[in-house]
This record gives sequence, C-alpha cells and structure tokens, in this order.
Amino acid sequence: MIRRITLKEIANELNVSISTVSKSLKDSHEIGIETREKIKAFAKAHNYRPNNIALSLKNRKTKTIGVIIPEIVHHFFSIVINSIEKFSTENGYNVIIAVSNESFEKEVLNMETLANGHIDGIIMSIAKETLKKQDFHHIKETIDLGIPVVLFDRVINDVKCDKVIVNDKQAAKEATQVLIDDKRSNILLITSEDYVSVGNLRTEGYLEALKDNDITPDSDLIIKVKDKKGSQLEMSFLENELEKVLKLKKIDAILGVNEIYAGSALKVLKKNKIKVPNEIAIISFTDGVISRYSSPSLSTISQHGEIMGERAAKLLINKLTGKTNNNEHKIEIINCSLIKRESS
Amino acid sequence: MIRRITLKEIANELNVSISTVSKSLKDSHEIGIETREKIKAFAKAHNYRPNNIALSLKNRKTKTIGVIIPEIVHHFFSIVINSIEKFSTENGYNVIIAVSNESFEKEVLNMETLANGHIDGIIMSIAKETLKKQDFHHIKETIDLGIPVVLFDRVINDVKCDKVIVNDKQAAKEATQVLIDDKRSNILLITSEDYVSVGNLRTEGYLEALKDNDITPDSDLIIKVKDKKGSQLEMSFLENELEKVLKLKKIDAILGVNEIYAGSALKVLKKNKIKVPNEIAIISFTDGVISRYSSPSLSTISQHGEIMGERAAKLLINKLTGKTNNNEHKIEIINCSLIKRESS
DNA sequence: CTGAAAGCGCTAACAT
DNA sequence: ATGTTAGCGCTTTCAG
Repeated sequence: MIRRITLKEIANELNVSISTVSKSLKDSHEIGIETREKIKAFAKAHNYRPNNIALSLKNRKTKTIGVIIPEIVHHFFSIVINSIEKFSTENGYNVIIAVSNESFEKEVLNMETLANGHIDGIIMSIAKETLKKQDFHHIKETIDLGIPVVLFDRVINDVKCDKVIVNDKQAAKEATQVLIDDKRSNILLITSEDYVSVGNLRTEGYLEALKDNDITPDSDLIIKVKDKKGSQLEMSFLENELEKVLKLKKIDAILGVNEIYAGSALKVLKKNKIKVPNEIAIISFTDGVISRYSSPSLSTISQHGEIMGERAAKLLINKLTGKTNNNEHKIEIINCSLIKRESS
Repeated sequence: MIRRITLKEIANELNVSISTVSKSLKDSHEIGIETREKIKAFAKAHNYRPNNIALSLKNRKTKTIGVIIPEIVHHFFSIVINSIEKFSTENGYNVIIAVSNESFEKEVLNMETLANGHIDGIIMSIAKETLKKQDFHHIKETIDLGIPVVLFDRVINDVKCDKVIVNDKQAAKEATQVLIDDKRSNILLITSEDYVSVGNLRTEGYLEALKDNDITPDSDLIIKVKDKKGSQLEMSFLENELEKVLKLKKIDAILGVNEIYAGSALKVLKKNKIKVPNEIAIISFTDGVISRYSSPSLSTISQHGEIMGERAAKLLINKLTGKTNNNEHKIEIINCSLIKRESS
C-alpha cells in the first residue's frame, strides 16, 4: 500500500492527461494506437497496479465477501470456509473471515466491522450464544442496510434471507432407523442443548424414528451436552454423564450429533471395555478426521461441507451480481449421506 | 454497502458544511457545543457509520491483514489462523484469508490479489510446491512494494522479513532421544519430501539423535511421503510403504512429522495386530484432534500454533504501526513441547 | 466558530 | 484523439 505508481504519475511522466492513461490501460479505442501502446508499455515497465481501494470507493463495491463462523478449529466449518473461498476466488471475490467463537457479543461486533467495512455481502453460521439469546437484530440490520446475507447450517426462521441447510431431521431419523434395523433398540442420543437448531432437529429425527418403531423414548437415554466455555469441560461433562448412563441402563447403540461427542463416547466405551460395534454401535454426524482416525473408525453422516460452502457462495454472489432479486429468499437443502465405517 | 447515510447528506439536512459535520462527529472543540450535539444526535438517529473504504483511500491503509496458508482444513493452520484473527481483532485489524492449496500458482495469485487489494500486510506459510520450485519472486516483490510480510512455520532463508518458526530440529532430536531412552533403537521416521523445510529439519534432528547415540541410520527406516494431489493418495502411499517396511525390518518405534502420518501408521499397525506402545511406540508432530481421539492416543510434539499466530500477528502489527523498523528482521523461535500420551 | 477547498486514485460523461 | 471535470466519502488545512 505504499509507493506503487499511480495514473497521475504516469500521466505526468508522459505529459498526457490522467484520463488518457486510464483509457489507454483499458485499451480504449478512443485513444490513438500509438500513445496507447506507449502508455501501456510505460505502465508495464513500472509495474502499475490499479488501486483497488479507489476502485471500491468509485464502484461502491469491494468484491469481497465476509464470512462469520462460530469456530475455525473445527472440521466442518473449515471445510465450508475452504469451499466458500474456492468458489469465491473463482468468481473474482475475496473472502474475509471472522470468528465469533460462539459468543453473541463477538458476533455482533464482527458483523458491525464487516458491514461498515470492506465487504459486499456476508455468509454466516450463527453462534450458540446468539441462538440461545434469540437476538438477531444485528443480522436484520445488516440486511436492512442492503447487504445480502446467506445463512448456513445454523440458521433461524425469522430472518429473511437465503439459507443453506442440511436435512438434519431426516438424516437423524434415517440413521436411527439403521440402528434399529440392526436390532438395536436402546439407543442413546448425545445431542446439544435445545436452542442449537441443528441439534434440536437431529433430536426430533431420533424421536420420530423411535416412534415409528413403537419404541418408547427414555429421557435417560438422551444426554444434552451443556455448553461450557472450552470444549475440554464439555467433554468431561459428557464423559461423566455417559458413565452414569452406562451403569444405569443397558444400551446397545449411540447416535451422536457430532463427531467430538461420538469420539469422546468411544473413549469412554473403550475405557469400560465395551466392544464397538458388537455391544454398542455408534453413528455420528460430522464426517471429519476424528471419525476416520479413531478405532474403530466411526460411521458418520456427512453434511457435505464443500457443497454447503459452494451453494452459500453461489447464492450470495448471485445476489451481489444482481442475478437474483434481493427480495426473493431461497432455502437450499442438502441431503446428508451416511458413511458406513467400523462402528456400526 | 448501499444506502448508509453520508456526511454530505447529514450536512445537507442540517444546513451546515460537510467539514462541520466531520469535526462534530470527532467531537472537535473547534465546533460550538450546540451544533456539535445536534449533529451527533442526528447522526446517531440515522445510524451514521463512516465509510471505511473512503477512510482507507485517505489514510492509505486498510487496517486489514492478509493471511495466506497452504491449507485450511488442517488442525495446525486453523489454530494459527484463529490466533492471528484473535490478536488482530483485538488490535483493530481485520483478517482476510487466502488458501494456496499447496499450489505455487495459486499462491502467487493470492499474493497479487492481496497486495493490490485491501491489505496492509501479509502473514504467510509457504506452499509445498513453492518450496519445491524455490521460486520466491512474488514474496520479494511484495516486500519491495513496501508491504510487510511475516513468514511462519514453512519459511525460507533467502527472503528478508520477519519469521516465526519452531525449533523443529531440536524437538525432533529430543523426541527421538525419548524413544531411545526407552530402549528403542529401530526407529522409523515418517517424513515429508526434502524440500519441505520443516520436514527436512525434523529429519535432521532425528538423524542427529541417532548419531549422538551411535545408532547407524538405516535408509529403509525413513519413509518420505510423496506429495500427491489429495491426501487420500498420500496416505495409501504411506500405508503401502509402511507395510513393506514392517515385513522387511524389525522396528520398535515411529516418529512422524505430523499427526496424519502418525495416525495412518497407527491404523496400519493395528491392522497388523501390533501392540502400541509395547511393540512399537509412536511420537508425532502436530498436537491435533487425531492424536487425542485415536486409540491409543498419540504422544505429540505441540508446535503451539496459538503462540505462533499471536507472535506473527504481533510482528506484523508492530511493523504496520511503525513500532519496528521496516529494515530490521526478527526471527522468533518457539519451543515445541512434548505431550506424552498413550502411544509412548 | 464555521466553511471552502484540496486531495486520496480512479472512472466516465462531457467537452475540445 | 485527447483533455477537463465532477464525483465516490472522508479528513484537514486554511480562510473567513
């Protein structure tokens, strides 16, 4: 951002006007071929680069997309980011990332900074704390300002914008059915607290599957992992609860709403010398690295993060380029798929 | 970026000049308390936000930092990013991310876009392909343009800039020594190809430890994982090689230069019913999620990604704010630490 | 105390 | 074919 040569300097050096330079560099036929070439040569020699900031000011767009995610050290979100980044770059957009760290305050702050700043639109997944508070004014305000927003994965109903989600409920139902078909009927669900939209939907799917098979749900068989600051704490909470259940009840399967829960559960089972999948089968959401490298490897429900990212980016860019109307709001639903590994 | 109210509009509404508005909003004492308050009230009522693009143009700085990493779906890099993001935000900087995906071309492209664009400085870790090609012109050019660059983890010598690295060689040596002290002398090293700086240093450390203990290195006991497009391929290469070695040689320990290698090795050992750590102990670089959730969990060498990120950001911001001279170049070395788990 | 004007780098409509 | 000018939104110096 320092000494790069400007149009003005080129103009001065060559004793022409700034606009002549500008036009020449755009190869405008308004300018005589001779001067044009001379100017282009000079510019190239001096490694001229247009100042994008000035362009942004003029065009009222920055060609960059803001992404707000709850966590980045997280397999699913990093996959999505990667995919957003890829698709956006291909379409001439930069990506700027902000992490809310599951905090409402930070999310609002991020939103403000991005909205006042160098972005044309926002793609986001909502922080847990925000979901809990049910306070979405920042998102609404951003949209009111005319900045398009696309929500993915953790979305909410009462904000009007494009959304990309996964068929959470259905996928959970199907996974549960797979376990039931495998003659397992005491299925433990490890889920998040109710306000987390996706956790909630997955819980519903689980319950529906039980109902369809005339299995009475047992509230002891549902562990809702309490949010703590720091995943370490959450995990020890989960481990304690699980130990308790194991003593209390006979269970033959576990459905986890994400792979950290399932991975931690697996550790507990091993500690208790319980055979997986013989005694207890496991299926989990999030097809990440834990699932693949644990042993036995975990059967998972892939949420297809790459597709999510790409769809979200596509929706946003379509809005940005005016391909879709600002008042229409699409909801794209991506179908999960079950990846069978050793744990089921 | 659409209808937000501008100074000009406020000025018109209130029949004052733009500069009066500007000054009032900055609470300048030049302006009478009365008009000042009136203007501030009006601005607040209309939710006035300064246009950061205009500010950037004026100040010739954007208050954003560009980060280029080889991969984002990667525990270590995501930790670093997270930390950079955190520290930068605290200091009033935004972070914009670009992923080279280990490709030289993409890295150069990213660099160009960032350098012409909305950033004041760059933090980066170099792509494998770039290391292989030994072509660093893009980095040098960026620096010549007056844009400060900080390199981390995968760095190179012949570029003059700040760097943050880890004592790779020493850490590898110490880890090897730990294995040797545990009466293991047939230690298999799983490393990357030579041009990857960190892999190379770690290999050196391994060799030195052997030498110090009068163990003759055996080239059969060094697997250099070939780069392939797609980590799946790399892993099957690694698995094949490892199977071969297991048949050929008696080994009692493995040192992996990252946790993916170690995790994959662990899978192979299990498949072959080899007891870890009894028959073969494992230590690996990268203290990530694989190490923690595999079983047995892996002893790892933590590279302290949070510290790296913070240091890198601090170095850059110090340059940006003029706290340090543009011509001095610091190299910060972070000490790894060995985290003992079940595999050793 | 308030305002006019220049300028950051660029584009584009409008002269010449 | 080339140049002048206004303007994107803001800050800041200098006049009034």
